[in-house]
Amino acid sequence: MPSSRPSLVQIAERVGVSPATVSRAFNRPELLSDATRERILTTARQLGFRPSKVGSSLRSGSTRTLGLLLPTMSNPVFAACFEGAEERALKAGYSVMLATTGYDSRRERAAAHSLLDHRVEGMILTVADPARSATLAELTASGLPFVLAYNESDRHPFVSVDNLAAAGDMVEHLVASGHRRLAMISGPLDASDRASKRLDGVLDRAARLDLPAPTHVSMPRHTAADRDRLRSLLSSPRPPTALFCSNDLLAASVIAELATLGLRVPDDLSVCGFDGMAFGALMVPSLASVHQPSSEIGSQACHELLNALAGGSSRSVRLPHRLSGGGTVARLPVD
Amino acid sequence: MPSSRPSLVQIAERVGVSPATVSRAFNRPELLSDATRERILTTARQLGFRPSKVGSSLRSGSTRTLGLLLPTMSNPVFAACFEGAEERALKAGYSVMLATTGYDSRRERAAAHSLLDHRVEGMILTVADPARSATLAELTASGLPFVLAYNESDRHPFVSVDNLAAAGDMVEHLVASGHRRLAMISGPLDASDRASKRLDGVLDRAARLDLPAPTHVSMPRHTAADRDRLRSLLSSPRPPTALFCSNDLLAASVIAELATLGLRVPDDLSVCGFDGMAFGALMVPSLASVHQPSSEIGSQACHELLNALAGGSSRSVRLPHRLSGGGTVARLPVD
DNA sequence: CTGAAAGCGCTAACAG
DNA sequence: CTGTTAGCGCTTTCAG
Repeated sequence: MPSSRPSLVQIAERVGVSPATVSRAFNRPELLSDATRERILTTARQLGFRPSKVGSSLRSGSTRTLGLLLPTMSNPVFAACFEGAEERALKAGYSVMLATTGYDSRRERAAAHSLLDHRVEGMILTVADPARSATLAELTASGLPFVLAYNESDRHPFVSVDNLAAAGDMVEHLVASGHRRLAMISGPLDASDRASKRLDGVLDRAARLDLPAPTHVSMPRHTAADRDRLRSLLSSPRPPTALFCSNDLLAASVIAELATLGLRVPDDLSVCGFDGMAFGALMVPSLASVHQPSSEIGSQACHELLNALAGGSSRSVRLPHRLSGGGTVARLPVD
Repeated sequence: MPSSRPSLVQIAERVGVSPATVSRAFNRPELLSDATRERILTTARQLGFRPSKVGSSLRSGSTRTLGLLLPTMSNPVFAACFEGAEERALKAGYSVMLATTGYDSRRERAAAHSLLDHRVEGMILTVADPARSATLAELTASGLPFVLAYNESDRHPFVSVDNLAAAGDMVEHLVASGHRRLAMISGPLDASDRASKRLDGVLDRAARLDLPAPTHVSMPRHTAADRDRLRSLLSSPRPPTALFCSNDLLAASVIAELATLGLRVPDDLSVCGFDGMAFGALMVPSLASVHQPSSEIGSQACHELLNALAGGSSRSVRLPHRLSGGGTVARLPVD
């Protein structure tokens, strides 16, 4: 148990070579003779030495670390995004530093500062609304390369699905299943440009299909249904037959609340979500949802960021969505 | 958009003070006169300067960063653990660096090395089995303080629940609900000492309660049920009436597979899990489970680690578990 | 193939 | 209250 971690210089002395040579043994091993290299590596192993990234980062001016700034790991969508990004980053020899915001703009700013202080070389992040994000403004001012994940923007590079079209496609599916009276349920719209886009998609497509205008109900929280608002929605004169929730966790919560109201899904009411989280497929019945490839959103965002770091540029990408699951949407008789 | 981030020295020159003074403006602001401090902070803000942690870490010999090494963020249990640890760390002025292992020991070792290279000052980690973990051996040899999360060990500090007792309590609950023929379903046992402990807990308590010895079925994967093994279990002469799954994701998967076999939970068969993931409460019916306080496991592990870093020591802690949910377990008539 | 020298950005002593 | 000095661990020229 070496009480104080040895430094490269100590290895050099021990082996009887210069510090530069020890450095090369780790970074450009092909430059050394087999003998020296082995001698160094052996001693290093014996003493438990591994070169410090703190030293090398400072000297080389490059930390080879990327920052990931996401709302929460409690939403499997962002967890998958993290894993996708992490994998892609590791493949390129980068480390990843994750920070969560809890959907809170103060924490978001503080976390971004922390990542900046650690001198991450680029950032992947999801913000409430790119058009109004102080963090994004600062980031832009700082000149640090970044790529948005899930957000769509015409001013910044992003990787997402086409939320407008995707929501529209789900409407199409609901209509094909015989539904005409729809409601959109979301969290606070100002906390998520995705939810807004999805709502727009629902309204647009409903209009185009000559449906009665879908009601929109906004829940106080992002991923939890409010029982009273739900009940009042359903006690309206001509209540909806299908509830389109702006994300899967919210959909699950809606279904659970409906159960406490004595309403069964899909027998009494159809429900669908948006995200396509893996877990939805395990629900019984399986959750109808618009699947977005979260892991790929993470890896692709990372890929675009790496492009920028390599001197190229980051394109914005809309990855394909698809409908998934479906047990929670009833096929209604045409009447 | 400052093309190259300014350094502390440049701020010093700009303001007309020494580098040390600029450093103090950020780290010991109370040592400076209001005037100088304000002058420095203003200029720094104008130029978008924030002190580099790379520089300060190197000079001070302290990164104030903790490493988190967890199997996967796709399991909400570990996601919650991360969030608990992150929150606690931030409160103490530490950053967190997360790496996932995917339950793979090669990745585990590589990730641990990466964290070590970044000179994290301590680590919180979950391994397959503390008694056989190469990573843990290396970590011990390195002298880096660490705390296990979820694992139990008599050689290393850990934070977990009492898996043995917790599994036993669930058996008790099943018996109270009228079940006597139980089966335990887990992933590969060698990939999780928790699953083993929980199995032991089930067997022990079943024996003490004079139940027929529960069958144990091991699934090829940790969080996914294998349909054939499930079917063969249920086609045995006197099939179990309740399936105790070693984690919640597996339980959800089992329920979904049972549905495809035409079996309804809890009407035809009872199922329960272990973890108490938030999502289980949203399932309909709600998933019966042994709740372990994952977020607290994370924060408490972090707390213990911080104690060690402060020169103290880390105690091992078993946090209280409790039964949660319950719709998936039927109350059987006594016959 | 290897070494010498310089310095990345910052802070801890020590002066004053 | 502020400045001077030195150096953390490493890599990168430039020489040889």
